[in-house]
Amino acid sequence: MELQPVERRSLSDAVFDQLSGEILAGSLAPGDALPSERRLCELLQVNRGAVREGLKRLRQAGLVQIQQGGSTRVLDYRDTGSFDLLAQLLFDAEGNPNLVVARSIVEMRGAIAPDMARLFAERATPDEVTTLEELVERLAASEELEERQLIALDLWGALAKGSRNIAYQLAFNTLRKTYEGIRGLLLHLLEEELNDVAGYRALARAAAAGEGKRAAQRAKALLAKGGAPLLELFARLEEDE
Amino acid sequence: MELQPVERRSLSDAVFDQLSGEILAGSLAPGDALPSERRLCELLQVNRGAVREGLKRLRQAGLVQIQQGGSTRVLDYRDTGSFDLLAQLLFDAEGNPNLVVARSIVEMRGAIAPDMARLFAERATPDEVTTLEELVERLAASEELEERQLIALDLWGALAKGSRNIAYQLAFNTLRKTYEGIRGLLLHLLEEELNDVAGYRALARAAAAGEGKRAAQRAKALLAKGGAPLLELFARLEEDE
DNA sequence: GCCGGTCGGCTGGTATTACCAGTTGACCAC
DNA sequence: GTGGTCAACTGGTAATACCAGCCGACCGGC
Repeated sequence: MELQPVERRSLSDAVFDQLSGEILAGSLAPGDALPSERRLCELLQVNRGAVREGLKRLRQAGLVQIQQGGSTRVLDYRDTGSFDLLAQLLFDAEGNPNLVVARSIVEMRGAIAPDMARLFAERATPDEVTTLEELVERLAASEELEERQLIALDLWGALAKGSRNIAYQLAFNTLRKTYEGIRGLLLHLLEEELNDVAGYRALARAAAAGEGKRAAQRAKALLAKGGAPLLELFARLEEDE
Repeated sequence: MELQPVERRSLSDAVFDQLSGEILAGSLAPGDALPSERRLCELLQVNRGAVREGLKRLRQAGLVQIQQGGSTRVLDYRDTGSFDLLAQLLFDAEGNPNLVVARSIVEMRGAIAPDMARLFAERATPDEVTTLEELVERLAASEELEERQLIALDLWGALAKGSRNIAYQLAFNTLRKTYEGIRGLLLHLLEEELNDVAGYRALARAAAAGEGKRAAQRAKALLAKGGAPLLELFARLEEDE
């Protein structure tokens, strides 16, 4: 028996989800005016406080512009949207993953991760290096593919932390959250990458030796193992359209 | 005479700013419990609605964990913080720019921008290429350094858009917002980069020709002009500490 | 001692109502 | 065409009440 915590969502969460969904799907186009707060209360059947909490979050996400006295207008998320929208953009209304978004994420990790490894090699403390090596050993010892996937995720998180680059760390937080959403789908596509224990070991060795350039190369080679088949798949799927 | 729109901040904005400031500055450590909403009303002298709107935003930013019945606890923003916190992290309570954060941003743009240029070269529409070329010409024609800085920012934005990579676009939105905060400080440090019209032209040429690899190289070379003195400065300032 | 209850006092979540403050457009006098 | 006035919107703030969930104190029974 495997029980899970019951899900609980507040009303303002539901308001936010619904409105952001409409905006990201394009049903509410940039420039459009949202219904007034009082009107939204009626439409969504909730009190005004819940609506306002949701709207404030929409604004923070860069999806709307609120103006006292005037109306609340939809912005173009491509121009003003926050990075955290990635997770929501990844799936459309029907729950199907959006390939362009998935490809974007893969490309971004390909650009960032090598530099992260480089900085880790140059800046990480001995403790952090030890943590990295332990994670690699846990990866090597693991028998299950899914477990290796989770360990690999922790491993990249450790690299981000040791890179002393707060932008990478924060970006990693968001990418991780987004990744959780499609983890299962990517599991077998990334199999080759997750099985490349030698590659991870080489990365850790270079990092431990403080050889930034080599660590970056190792990271790049490792990501290519998983990235290449992914990008190939994306290209093939796009041709079909 | 140069008039500016009067600033107006809602109460919930003030609540958010104050609390996020305390958390990011470390006055409220991870694991600490925030005062209850009703207590915050007293402390901040505002109504509960304003407090709740602010708290919901804190949660969205990954700074706190809210639990009905229990108390609201502070999270470690390094583990759960959203990318958009960069702008707030850039300045400490006294308004001094944080060098580690600034360096992080410079490093990140160094990792991403070349790949952005590569993808732009491979994917941008003729219209987007034309826009890029126009921006380069405007850059070349501009006499003022500050104006060139703004044009360059638009130029990188155009690259992000044409890269067809939504992750880069969203990250760029946040980086741009953050950059606005220290634009003035960086103006003269980036002088060499902003004066390198030939470099921008070469980048645009490679992009127009669809030569991704070369576009990436050009972007890298261009960024090195501005990035090198910056990273050097950071290193020197860090030694002083 | 330990388990299981009950209960009171706290927490956040929701609802309702009222009023303040700013925007907009129609209208009108100049 | 300019400026003023006004009514009808909009979002912003406030106060109050109650619901729902967590937690510790307490107490009874095993």
